Amino acid sequence: MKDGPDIARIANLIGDPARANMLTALMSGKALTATELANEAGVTQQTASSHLRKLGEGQLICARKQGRHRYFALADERIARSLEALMDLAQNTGHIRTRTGPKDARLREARVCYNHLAGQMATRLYDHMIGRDYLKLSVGGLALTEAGESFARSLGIDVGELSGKRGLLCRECLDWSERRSHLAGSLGRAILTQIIDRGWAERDTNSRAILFSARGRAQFERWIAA
Amino acid sequence: MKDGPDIARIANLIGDPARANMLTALMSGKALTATELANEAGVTQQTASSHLRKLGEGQLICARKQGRHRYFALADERIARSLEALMDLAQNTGHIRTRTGPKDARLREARVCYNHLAGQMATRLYDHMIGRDYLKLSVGGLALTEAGESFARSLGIDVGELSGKRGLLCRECLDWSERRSHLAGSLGRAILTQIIDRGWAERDTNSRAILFSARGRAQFERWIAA
DNA sequence: GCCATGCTTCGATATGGATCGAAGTATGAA
DNA sequence: TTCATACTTCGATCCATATCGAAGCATGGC
Repeated sequence: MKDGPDIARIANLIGDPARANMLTALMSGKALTATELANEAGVTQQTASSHLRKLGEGQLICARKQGRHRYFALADERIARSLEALMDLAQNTGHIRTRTGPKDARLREARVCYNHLAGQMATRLYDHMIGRDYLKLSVGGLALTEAGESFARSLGIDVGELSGKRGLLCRECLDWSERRSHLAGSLGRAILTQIIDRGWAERDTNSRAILFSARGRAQFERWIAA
Repeated sequence: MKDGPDIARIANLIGDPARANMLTALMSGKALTATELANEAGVTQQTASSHLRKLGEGQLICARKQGRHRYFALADERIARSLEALMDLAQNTGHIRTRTGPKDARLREARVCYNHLAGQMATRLYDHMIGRDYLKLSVGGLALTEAGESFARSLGIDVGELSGKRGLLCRECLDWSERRSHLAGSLGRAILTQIIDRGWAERDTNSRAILFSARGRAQFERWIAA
């Protein structure tokens, strides 16, 4: 009586704590080596290797060999979005988080979601872009308006160039901490790149947090307000 | 190094085949008894009972006792949307479906997603509503415009009444078969109700398929074209 | 009261799979 | 060549849990 795709297979893949930790670590967007992932998951290399094989067979991650390392990354942006959606579910059906450390607060404000910005600042940016009609919902997805294009240009992003590349330009992604949408797609990625390149913020080395400097935050606000 | 919510716990819940089948069955939106769910999952009542307890503890389903039956339903519309998202993932990372029987085709065309319409006809309706500016993406969600309100009224839906109720009026939901959005929320529910009540279509007794009559399909088209 | 039905709890089983130690295969460095 | 590092494969262990039989509670019909 199974209607539709085999949901159990994929959920089971994500359902193991070690694998879930690996996937969560890969949400940072960085490609990680097998050993790094083993550490993230808190298991030995042997078991990590086994898990990675399964994740690969399940098409959730893809591997690239480089020298004597094997780098792993999420297979697809879609995977990242599904994981964020799952986090939303877990967040709100799970036990109340006992301690929300300072690290959590930072994650809530700004973090990496695969390759784009997530968290409070990301949803504010998204709302702003919707409010000013920079983004419009069109048939089958999100579209960037002319005004939005020049908004992006004001950050030094050439939208024309982006559109040429593979993958959608704009896409929604559910934000687990805000339970709202934020911007994904190649534009989302380009924005995060700019934010880092311009030195407004930097990525925390051992979490998904994006750390804005006071100055960077001000510049972000000015960009938005313009 | 676990950033964010405990994703493994929830994925593990969904990851068991028996439980996944139960959840899939509940996607029909109907509340089902423990015995019915046991049959859907292909397990005995005892094991079903155990699974149902776990799903309940995990806040994925909720139970209502009625006489000597216990009816189970998905706890939340959010659960349904997450399940559809998972189906999308499973659909496209999974092995290619070997046989896509006639039943699959029917599901692809029109089916129930918890309480609203999904499938080809649903995404067409959604695209249409976006294209005519009946729906607009606003801050933090989907909004119905004035024109959209009268569009709904033309099907006999009183939007004012709906808005009073709990839960969002309009919401997007990812369609696994179409990989596009369709309309969820109380308006989505009301539309499906009208489609059934007007006799345009009826629900298949033992699947999630929505079976349109030739006449019903024509009326649906006429409504959209109007 | 009695029995049937729907469902849960308990106990026993067994099986899948996560885990790691040890050994094996690549790749790079010296 | 020799050694070290990165990773995989193999084999054994061990634990969680899915499963069902049997018994235990409710509820409703008679």
